[in-house]
Amino acid sequence: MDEEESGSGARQRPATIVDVAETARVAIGTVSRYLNGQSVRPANRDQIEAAIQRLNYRKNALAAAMKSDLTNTVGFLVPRLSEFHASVLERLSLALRQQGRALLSYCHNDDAASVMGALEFFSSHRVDALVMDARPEAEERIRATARAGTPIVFYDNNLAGPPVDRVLVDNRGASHRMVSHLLDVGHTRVAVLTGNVQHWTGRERFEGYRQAMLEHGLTINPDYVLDTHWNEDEAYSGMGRLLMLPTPPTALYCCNYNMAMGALRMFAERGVRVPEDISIASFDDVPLFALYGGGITAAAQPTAKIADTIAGTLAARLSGRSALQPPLNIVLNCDIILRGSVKRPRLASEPSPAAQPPTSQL
Amino acid sequence: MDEEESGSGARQRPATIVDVAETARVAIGTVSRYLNGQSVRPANRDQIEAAIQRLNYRKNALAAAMKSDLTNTVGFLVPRLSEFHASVLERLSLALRQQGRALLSYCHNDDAASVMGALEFFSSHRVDALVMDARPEAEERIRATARAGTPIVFYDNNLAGPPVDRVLVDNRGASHRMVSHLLDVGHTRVAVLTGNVQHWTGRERFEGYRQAMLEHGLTINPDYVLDTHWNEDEAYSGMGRLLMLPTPPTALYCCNYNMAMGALRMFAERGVRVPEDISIASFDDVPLFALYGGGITAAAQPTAKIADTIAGTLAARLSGRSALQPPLNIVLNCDIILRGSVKRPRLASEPSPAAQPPTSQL
DNA sequence: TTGTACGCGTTATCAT
DNA sequence: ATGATAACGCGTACAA
Repeated sequence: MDEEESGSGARQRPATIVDVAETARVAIGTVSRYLNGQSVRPANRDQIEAAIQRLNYRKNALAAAMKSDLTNTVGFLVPRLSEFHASVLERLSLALRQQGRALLSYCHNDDAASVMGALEFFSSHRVDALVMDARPEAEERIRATARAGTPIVFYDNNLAGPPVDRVLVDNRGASHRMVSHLLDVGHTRVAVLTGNVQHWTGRERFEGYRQAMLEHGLTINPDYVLDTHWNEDEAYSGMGRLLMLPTPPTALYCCNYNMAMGALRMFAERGVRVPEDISIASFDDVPLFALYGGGITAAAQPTAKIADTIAGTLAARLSGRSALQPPLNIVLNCDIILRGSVKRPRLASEPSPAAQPPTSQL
Repeated sequence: MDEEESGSGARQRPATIVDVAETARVAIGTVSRYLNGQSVRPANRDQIEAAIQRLNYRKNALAAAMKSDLTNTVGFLVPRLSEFHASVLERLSLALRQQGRALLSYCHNDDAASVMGALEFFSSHRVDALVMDARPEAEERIRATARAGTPIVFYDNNLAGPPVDRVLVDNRGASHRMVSHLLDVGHTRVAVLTGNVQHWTGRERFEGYRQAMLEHGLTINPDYVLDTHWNEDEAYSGMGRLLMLPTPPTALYCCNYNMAMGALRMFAERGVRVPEDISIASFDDVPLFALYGGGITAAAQPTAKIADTIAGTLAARLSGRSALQPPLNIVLNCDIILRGSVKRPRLASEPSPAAQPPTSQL
């Protein structure tokens, strides 16, 4: 008789807790208590369960959030869903789900207006906490948000000052180890494709390069330092210029995956062989690097660990356990994965190895 | 004097529309009208703007949603954030944002319980619409949701029956074209790594293979058909078995990117050269394929177009314009991108080209 | 343990 | 155009 009708396209009102209470012939309060896991008389419990089933009832998370001042929702803001960020997002989303929380994600595309828009959006939706790459243009807003008591976690990129938690990787150290490896093998002409120096991450990775060079008694050749802004196309053309240099580099260090892609594209175009003609190493590890040629030496960010650490931090802050603790500054290590793309440079006196076919094309 | 105090860690209550009304010395209704873009006396407008600024007020999206029965939120459910899904998500999120809507995303990892959990979550959060890969185990729930008037869009995977919109790609056609290409070049021993036949997508891609084979007068050799479940590791070991066959295939068609990766890994391990020893083509296009060796021939799904089409469909449904229209069934084409991984098979009489070094290692 | 009634921050409906 | 007020669905004191 009272079957839900028609599906005529009109939006139907979902059942409410009142409907459940009426159907089960109990009071609203009783249903609420049942829903929140408190004790209820067994007979009533059965009635309520039956009613929920019958009415296809789902608690209205919005109304609940409004009452409890808790949305169980976390904002996630990144420039884009690169493999790195997507991987962190997927894992973080899983970890938070186990805490009963969900993620609201947003990409800002390195656009300042989008960053501010995202922050507006998040506060409008009353997220309980915020996970984001640090953005200088939003510093004031971030401070205000933190002051208002919303836990914030910076990840990937950093920004000194705001009293927020940080889950970062040792960009400088990993860079340093990577470039040191190139130098230890015998390279002296090591070029670097850097990210935007506006980014802490970009500065740190470059600094690792710089320190390694200096420690090996080398000077920084400005011709070998290209700020190609994390960008594949800029890296591609930048690499083209590097190859035209009278004394081209014998090794290349790319501060991220995209720029490595650009460089590899240029290598392919010019017939430059890795590692015979040039050695290459890159930040970030992606499937491509395991398979390309003899593999590309890379610094792998521990995405799972990053996500889990962020989730743990949020759990602590939101549970109130660590509400008043000073900001955390967690720095995770990257693994340097040695593959076949780095080789001792050949001396000017040595013949080109072009005549010897590689044992495998891969 | 009434400065917001301390930031002691305690959660602060955000300002409400009531606070704004009081500060601006106008009625709540006036503020609401202003916020929703209706006309307000200029003097009042200025007062309200000042108050909003002063109190750092943001509209509570939850309360608004509760009243208007519109959350301006769309659920997005996929198995995982692979490059394909991440790319669609990023673009879709952008397009929806321009409609004033946001995306709530969820990964189900091919786990039936997670799928149901996601659907619960979405209805609890009262999403206005749903975008998902079709999942058979959720059919009843999907029908119920659709019946209740929530627009649903299936994408990537399909499932016949439920009256929902569909934005899919021509999996069968793309497969057919791809395999036909392999056959046209002269291959007859073409192996296929298929996805799970539980998935429509898997069945369609296999069907394209089957049709192409039959049309070329070939029979399907069961030894050459491996269901490696979209999975890299299974593809890796499956490829190992294929290579051990007395008469191994001369060409391989992979129904997705992950399986191609697995196969390439096995090739690298066994020193199998592409395309000298075996030709390979794959569904999905990823950066790797452009760079690997002479490039890998691939079927590229139009992710941007998929996302934009979904966004358009949602806009129409949610605006009520097409509320009563019959379900849409949009099928987009894939581009077949020819690269260097496919080559005429050498005849038994021809010598192995092992002695001729490739012109470039790439 | 259960029932009642109020309030969360909006929007929308009324008079004015 | 504005002001007052009734909902929306839920949680929760408080009384029973």
